[in-house]
Amino acid sequence: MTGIRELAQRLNLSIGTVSRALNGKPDVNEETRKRVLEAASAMGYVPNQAGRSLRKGATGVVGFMMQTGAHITGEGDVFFMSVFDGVQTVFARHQLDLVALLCSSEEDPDAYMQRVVARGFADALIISATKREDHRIDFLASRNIPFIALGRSETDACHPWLDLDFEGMAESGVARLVSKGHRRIGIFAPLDDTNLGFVFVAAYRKALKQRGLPFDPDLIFRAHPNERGGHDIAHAISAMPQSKQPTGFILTNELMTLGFYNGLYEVGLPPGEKFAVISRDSPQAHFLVPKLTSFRLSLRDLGIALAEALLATMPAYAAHYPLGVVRKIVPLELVEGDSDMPISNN
Amino acid sequence: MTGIRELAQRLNLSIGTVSRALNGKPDVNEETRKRVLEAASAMGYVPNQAGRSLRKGATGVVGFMMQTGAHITGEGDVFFMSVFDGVQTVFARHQLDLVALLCSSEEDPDAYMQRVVARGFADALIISATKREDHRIDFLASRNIPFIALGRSETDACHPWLDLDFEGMAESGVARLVSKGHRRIGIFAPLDDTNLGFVFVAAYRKALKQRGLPFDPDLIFRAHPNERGGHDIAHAISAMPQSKQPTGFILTNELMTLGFYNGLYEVGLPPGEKFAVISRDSPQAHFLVPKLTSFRLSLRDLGIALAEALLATMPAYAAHYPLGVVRKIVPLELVEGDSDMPISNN
DNA sequence: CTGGCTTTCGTAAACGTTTTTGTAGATCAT
DNA sequence: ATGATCTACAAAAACGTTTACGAAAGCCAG
Repeated sequence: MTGIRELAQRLNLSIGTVSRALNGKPDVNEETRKRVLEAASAMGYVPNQAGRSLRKGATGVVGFMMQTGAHITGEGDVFFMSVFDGVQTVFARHQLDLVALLCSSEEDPDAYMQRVVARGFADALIISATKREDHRIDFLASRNIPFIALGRSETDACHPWLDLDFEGMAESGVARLVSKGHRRIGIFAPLDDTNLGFVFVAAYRKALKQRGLPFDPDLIFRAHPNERGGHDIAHAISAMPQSKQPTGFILTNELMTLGFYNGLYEVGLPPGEKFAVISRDSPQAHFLVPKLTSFRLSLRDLGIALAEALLATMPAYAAHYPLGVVRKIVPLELVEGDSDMPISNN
Repeated sequence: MTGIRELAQRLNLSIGTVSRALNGKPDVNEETRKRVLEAASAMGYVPNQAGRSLRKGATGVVGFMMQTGAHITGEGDVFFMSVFDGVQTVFARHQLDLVALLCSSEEDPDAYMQRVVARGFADALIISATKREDHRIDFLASRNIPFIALGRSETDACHPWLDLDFEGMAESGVARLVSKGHRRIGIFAPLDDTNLGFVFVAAYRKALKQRGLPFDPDLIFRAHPNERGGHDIAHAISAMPQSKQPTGFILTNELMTLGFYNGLYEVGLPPGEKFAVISRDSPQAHFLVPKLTSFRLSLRDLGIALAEALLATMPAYAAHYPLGVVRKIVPLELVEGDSDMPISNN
């Protein structure tokens, strides 16, 4: 292992000067800085993370906590991987690294989060799938740990967050299906108290009311946000008496959409033919037949916005991102497909 | 932030003694050890990671490198999350943590790996989706970094690995389909030079030959190992002239299976009715209708074996796991389902 | 009572950086 | 020419922990 000491010795410089040269500090001759940089890359020197973060009191890594095991939340899928890619492009500008902190199913997530921040694994955190009342937010806010949430929460601690426009999706989804003659429209809601469920259902009810349509609680289908959940909803629909069944459905989760399509085929309600579907677009859903009528969103851009909003709250980087505490709803664009035929075709 | 210094001061002990008490060293009175432990948890003390790993020269974390962005590899899905859960249960016994190192699509994966090990992010690495010739293996082996591969490789550097029994899956899959009268059997192969592709295809050819069946290269369908890949294969099959089409198919990837089912429904070849499918079981595939004839495998157990084999090569832990350099093929059990009907039903 | 052994703890060095402070020498203005 | 300012570097302290070493007790055998 080659440390800064060997490097300095080889250059006949003090380690202090070498360090300053490497870190772009002003008081070092440009000539010697070049020498240092060259020698460093020649010797394959990379500063030791432990020494660096011990001295600086910061690690230069941002953590995203995800749970291993059951995979109920749908985290770890293509959605987050795409968002992360956007986050990384921003982080790369500041030599920040993103890592996923893997919480075992055998450890309590809250305890894990405490342990992670206490040990100083990461300088900041990204959390997602926010609950209506989210302990993580209280904890992080009270400890003054920089973080950003992907998803709103009721327990709003004046922290930064970004969230998808679930109101917009409910409103324009209902509007579109109603304009095509549908009057019984089903939606998905999560089983737990994830906040998006409340937001989505509330907006759905409001959209119905505005159009004078009745609200039927049986048209809210609760399931896990994954393939299986979508699949099960399709079967649940076909098990209802014909007159009670919805004729169209709005959902927002990409994995779920795949299972839903699958299930609709199985129960003899092929999407776009006998049943109308609107969901969110994604690389996964993009190849579906018939083409999905969908809400489009650049996950990469979402990741970029997420990263910039996070950095805006970190003292060391805030100067570059004078955004204040960002709390923003990200709009989605409705893209026409073939999965939401008019009711008359039914 | 409460450090070991505050803790020692409050207990009227030296920091050395406190440290030894915390780390379970022998030369400390059991009475005082109890006092220390109590005070530590009362004050919420958690040792600082940077200081600890600087001194010990080890971080106590094991990294799994995954790529963000395109998500071509299918990493980050339920497969790995379940495996990781098994890994974690073993790691927990030794205060080891598993993190996912997220390599941006904008950074070269090999360079990223070098950077990660040089900076000392992790003491050991888990790699997967091994290529036939894998630079990562050469690099890690030459640098003497402990690691384990999930997947074999041609460039075998006498390193530990675990792999699924692709030969067994090909052999018993072919055997079963042939016994049901199928003579044109298709299989999946990855687009890149992932090693499992070579292994799987070779075993498939051998299984055909043993039964006197001809090998038709058109029955090998190349695609990415995800939903879209499976979906596209189904469409590719239906686009073939009827006489050239396979009547049964063997695949091993869970996401792919979902897309394949979906695609078969779309092209009018419903699985288990007009087309025979055999694949790997998984929580995702488990709800499929008709029930998938599948190879069963406990991913958690796989993770446990993976972790133990890795620790066996790490000097600090090898004593607990006297396994030598583990290189093992993990068998899978064939579970009967309804997706592989006899050919006569076709 | 003495020497050695055990138990228990304190002392201090070490890990690899970054950063503060100090200081030669050079430059500049007067 | 003299003091002041600036440039470029060296020296050393600091980050929080672990661990090698040493030493003060207590115990025991002789």
